[in-house]
Amino acid sequence: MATNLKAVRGTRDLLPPETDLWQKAEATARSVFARYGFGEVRTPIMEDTQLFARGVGEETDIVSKEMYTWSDRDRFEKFALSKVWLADARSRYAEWTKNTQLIDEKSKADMVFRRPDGGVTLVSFVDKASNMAWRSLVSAIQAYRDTSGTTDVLGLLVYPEEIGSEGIPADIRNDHTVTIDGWPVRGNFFSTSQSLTLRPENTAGVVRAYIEHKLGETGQLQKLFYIGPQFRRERPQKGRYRQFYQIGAEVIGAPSSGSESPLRDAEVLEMLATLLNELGITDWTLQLNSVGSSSDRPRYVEALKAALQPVKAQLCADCQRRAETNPLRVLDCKVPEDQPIIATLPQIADYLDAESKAHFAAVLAALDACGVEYTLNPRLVRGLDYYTRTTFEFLMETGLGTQNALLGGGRYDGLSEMLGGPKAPGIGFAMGEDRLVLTLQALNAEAAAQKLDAYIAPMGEAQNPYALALAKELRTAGLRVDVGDGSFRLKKSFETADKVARRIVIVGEDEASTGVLTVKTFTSGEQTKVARAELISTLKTL
RNA sequence: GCGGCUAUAGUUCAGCGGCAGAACGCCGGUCUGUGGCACCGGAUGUCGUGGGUUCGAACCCCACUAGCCGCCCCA
Repeated sequence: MATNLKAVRGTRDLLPPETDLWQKAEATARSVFARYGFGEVRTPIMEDTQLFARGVGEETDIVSKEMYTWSDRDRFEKFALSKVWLADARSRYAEWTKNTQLIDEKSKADMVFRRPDGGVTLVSFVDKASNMAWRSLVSAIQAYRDTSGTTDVLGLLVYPEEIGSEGIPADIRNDHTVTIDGWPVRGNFFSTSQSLTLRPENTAGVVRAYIEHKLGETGQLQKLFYIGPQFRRERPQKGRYRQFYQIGAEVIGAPSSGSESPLRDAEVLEMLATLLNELGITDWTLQLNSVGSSSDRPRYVEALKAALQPVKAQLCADCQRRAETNPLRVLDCKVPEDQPIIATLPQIADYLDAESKAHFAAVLAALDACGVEYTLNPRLVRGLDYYTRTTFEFLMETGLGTQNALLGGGRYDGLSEMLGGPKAPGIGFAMGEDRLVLTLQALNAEAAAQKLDAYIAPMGEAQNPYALALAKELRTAGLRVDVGDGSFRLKKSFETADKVARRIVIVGEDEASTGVLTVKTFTSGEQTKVARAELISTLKTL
C-alpha cells in the first residue's frame, strides 16, 4: 500500500465490480442509440486549442481556466530544410543535375545528384546528425551501387548544425545555420509548435470531424454518439473528476437534411427519456428552455444588462459580479432574497423572434404527442457560447447532492460556421457517466454480480492439464468458467467455488480416467455424476 | 481559485500524549474427496507524506498531498 505513486488528483481507477455497472450503463446506451439510428464516433482525446477557444467560447470558465493545455514540441520539416539547402546549392553546384527520384523505399536518401565528374552524390536531410541517420545513408549508398552499377557514389548528410542539443534559445530557433562543405546555409527548418488541449467536452471535436470529413456533402442527417473521457482542471467533488466520462450524441447535418427541424429536438429528448427509463432511473425531471437564435440572444443580454443596472446594488455579492461578467448567470441565482428582483427581470421568451418561437412551440407539441413530461424553465441558460434555441437539462433527485444535473444539452445551429465549416445546424447532449453510475448505485441498481456457470476443481496437480482443457471446451461453448489449481485442498476449492460460481465440477483421478465428472449445484446442494459429453447441457440449465 | 471537515489493517471504523485495537474479510485447524453454519488459532499496519514540540507523538503544532462537503462554475 505504501507507495508514492498514486492516481493523480481528480483521477481514479475503476475496478470490478464497479466496472460492471459502467458496462451496464454503456451497453444500455449503445442499445438505445442503435434503435434511434445513431452510429459511434471516436474523436481524438486531444485537439488544437483553437477548436475549444472558438467553439466553446474564449470567455467561458472551461476555456479560460479549466483546460489542460500545453505546447507541443517544435516539428522538424525535412522539406523546408531541403528547399533552403537546394536554393543555396543551386548556385554553388550549378552544374549538378538534380534527380529527385528516391532510390528505393527503404533507403533514407532524399535526393540524388549527378556530379560533373560523372560520379553520384546521395543527399539525406535529417533534423540532427545521428549514427542511425549516417548508417541509413551508408546503406542507401550501398544499395545504389548494387542496383545502378555505379561505383563512384558519395553521401552527404544535411542537418541544421545547432540542433541536436537541447536548450536552444527560442529567439534563434527560426534562424538556423546549416554548414555544408564549409558553407553556411540559413533558414527556418522548424514549424512553430502547436498548442494542444485535452478535450474538455466532445461536441466541438465531433463538429470538427463533421467538417473535416465533409459529412455535410453526404446530404444525409448525421446521428453520432460517443462514449469517452473528457478533461477539466476543476476542484474534485462528488461526481466531478478531472478525468470524467461522458456519454453523448449529436444530430447534425446540412439544412436540407432536416437538421433544423424541431422534430430532431423532440426526438433527442424522447430518446433520453427512454434511455433513463431503461436504466431504471425514473425520478428525473426535464427542464426546457429556448435561448433564441444567435441574433435573439445578444439582444436579450443587452436588455438584461440594462435592466440589472438600477437594481444591481440590491442583489447578492455574487450577482453583482455576474451582472458584469455573465448577466445570464444571475437568473440561476439561488439566494432567496434575490428572487423577487429576478422575477422582474426581462425573460428570454419575450425576445425570441417569430421563427424561434414557432420552433420552440413545435418541440413542445412533439413532446406532448410522445408523452414526455417536461418543465419550462425560462431561467435555464447554458454556459457554453454555442447554444442556440432549445436548451435542456435532466435533473436528478437521488444520489448527486448539489451536483444534481445528470445531463444537459441543446441546439447549436451556428457552431459549424464558428469553426469555419458549412452551415450545419445540430442538437446534442452530454451525460456525465460518473454521475450516472452514482445515480445507479443510489438506486441499488447494482448489476447483480453474475456468478460463473462453473468452477472446475482439479484434485491434484496431475489433473491440471485435463481441467484446463475442460475449461477451454466449456468456454468455447459460451459458458462462463473459472478453473482452480490441483494444489488446492478440496475444501478450499469448495469455498472458492461457492463464492464465484453456481456449480463446482470436480476433476479427480477417477473422473479424468472415466470421463464421468462430479457436479454439485450450490443452491440446491444436489450432487450428480455427469458424462463429459452431457456436461455442457447440464451446466447450461439453471 | 476560496472556505470547512477528514486521512489508523484488504474494508468500515474506534483509540486523541505512555504496549497498535474491534468488526467484517483473509489464511490455517477441528474435517487427508465436499461449500454455506459452528468452534479454535494466525497474520494483518512506514497510524497519508515531510518537518517541529516532548523523556515519549497515531494523538499537540506547521507545511504538503489526497478525499469528502460547500462556494465559483458546470454535464
